[in-house]
Amino acid sequence: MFTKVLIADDIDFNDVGAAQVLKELGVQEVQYSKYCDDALLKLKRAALDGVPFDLLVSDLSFKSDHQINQLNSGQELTRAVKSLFPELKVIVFSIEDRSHCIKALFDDLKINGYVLKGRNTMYDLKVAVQKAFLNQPNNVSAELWSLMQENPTTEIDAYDIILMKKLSLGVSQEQMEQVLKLEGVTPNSKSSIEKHLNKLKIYFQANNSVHLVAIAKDLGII
Amino acid sequence: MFTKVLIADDIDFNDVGAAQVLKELGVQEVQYSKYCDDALLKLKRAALDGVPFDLLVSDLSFKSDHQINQLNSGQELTRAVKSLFPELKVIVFSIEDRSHCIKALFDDLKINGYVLKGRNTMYDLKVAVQKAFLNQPNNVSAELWSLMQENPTTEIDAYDIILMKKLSLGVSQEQMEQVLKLEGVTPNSKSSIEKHLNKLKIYFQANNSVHLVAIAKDLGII
DNA sequence: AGTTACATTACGGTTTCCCGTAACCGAAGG
DNA sequence: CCTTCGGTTACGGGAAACCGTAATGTAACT
Repeated sequence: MFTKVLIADDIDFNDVGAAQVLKELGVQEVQYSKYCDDALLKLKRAALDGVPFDLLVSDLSFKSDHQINQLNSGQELTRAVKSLFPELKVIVFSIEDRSHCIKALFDDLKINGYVLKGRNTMYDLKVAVQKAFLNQPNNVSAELWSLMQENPTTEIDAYDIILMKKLSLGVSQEQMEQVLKLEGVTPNSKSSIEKHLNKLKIYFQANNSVHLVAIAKDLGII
Repeated sequence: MFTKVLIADDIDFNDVGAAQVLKELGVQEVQYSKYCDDALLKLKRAALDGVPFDLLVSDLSFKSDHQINQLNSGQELTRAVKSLFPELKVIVFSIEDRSHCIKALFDDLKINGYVLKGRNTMYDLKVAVQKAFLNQPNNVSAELWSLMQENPTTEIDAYDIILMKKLSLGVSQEQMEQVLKLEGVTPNSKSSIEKHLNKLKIYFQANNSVHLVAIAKDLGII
């Protein structure tokens, strides 16, 4: 089993539960970080001292407070960690249940497991740690796996998200053309913008732009 | 100190932390519910059996799963609980940090304390339970209290919220007149609707309706 | 009754959005 | 070389939103 594990989560309550699970699994040493930067620092320090961690369990969202942090999300932390210590296993641990977000974690960041915070976290985390240790794939709970198989938002690309994001920030379709040109985003003609938004309205069954943005916000896309 | 406490939270991890805090405070008996309906049932049963709970610690958001529940949020649970057992103390326990949401809990639902899930949950919960037991007011952490003092939404009334809600559901301003008349909401002329929306746009510094709805959604007003 | 103050309606003009149609352009393939 | 196809761009007409101004209604006070 892993011998030295770091838990990164800004909600202190979770430490207690995670610690209990890891202890049951026979992990020798468990440390905690409430901030991403602090987590990275601890990992670096341990590596320098010749006593590296062999597993990171990290949340995704970290609330910002008075402390100023370079890294502000589990994604950023994982990216940094994986580039510095490619051999370090990472399990992500969050309430995020949107399949495309989780898929991106596996595909882009090469994480070694995902645990959905919910009613079976204790059990799921236990299984995930064991699977990660044994290098077993498909390291998500069954219910989540089925969710990831459906691909509801595959047809929505980065461009669409930019459009909706700008709309939600008050950019009119008139201004959109100028804004996109300024930022070098293409396509940027009024016509294309209208076409893409129209596609999105059909896709999400929105009556108009206001409705579309409201839906996108509800889905957490923007 | 309280003798019998129920914790309602769909994330099992939190139970461990909460249990530890309550134990430190000398609470005799702690029970858990992962569903709102189950929580209400436990409270009713205990009251019937003559051994009622004297504190409920509840989360706000409960994820839905295969189980079909009547109550699906901490708000609904609290409302039901307070009407059945007005004397039962309730502490809400959530990551929700929008001031008007928390304010509404105190004002409308008469909760006895609010704990923000974050980096000091263990301490905050401890203090909140003690304060609730001693009937002390202002039962929120200092940082949250300052947030609640700003009153950004006092001039926004129920009518405004209806308007924005309908907008976000895809009702056009054209249709709005008919819809409001159907529902007996007044004023309901195109002109008044425009005027009110205009006031809201100025108030929230929104460029247009899309922007307005996005802002309202961010603030949790709709 | 008359006046004032305020909110709701009514109406018209301008801008923006919406939704067609059509032209353009580059890539893939016969 | 030409055709097809997917996507971008261009333009125009009708609908909706936006933003004035003016009329009407209503409640309070003199």
